[in-house]
Amino acid sequence: MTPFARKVYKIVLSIPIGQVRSYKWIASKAGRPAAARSVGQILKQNPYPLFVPCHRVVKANGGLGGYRWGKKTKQRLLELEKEISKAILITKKGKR
DNA sequence: ATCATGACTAATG
DNA sequence: CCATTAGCCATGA
Repeated sequence: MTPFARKVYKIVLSIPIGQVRSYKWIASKAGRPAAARSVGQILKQNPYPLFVPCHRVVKANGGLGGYRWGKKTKQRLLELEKEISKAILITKKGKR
C-alpha cells in the first residue's frame, strides 16, 4: 500500500451514495492532477471489494469507465444506489 | 535508472 | 458505441 493509493481509497470512500466522481477528479484530490490513469491502476487492485465504492468512479466525459467485475455490474450498482438515495430523500421528507 | 502495464483523457474517424 | 493516437503517470519487475 503506497501513500498515493491510501489517498485514493480515502477519497473514494468519501463519495456519497448515489453520486459519482471522475478518475481525474480523484487524481487531483490526491495531488496528482494528471495521474487519472494511475488512479485506475490503484482501484483495480481493490483491496477491500464491496467496501471501497470504486463503482462510483467514472470517466471524465461521462462514460462508465472500467470495472473489475464488468461494466454491466458497475452500471447496475449505480442505478441501484440512485434509487436508494431517492428513497432516502423521500424518507427524510415524510419524517419531519 | 529503464521498461511495460493500464478501470484515463482528449481528439479524431 | 467502438478503434486509434498521443500524452500522461504510479507501480512493479
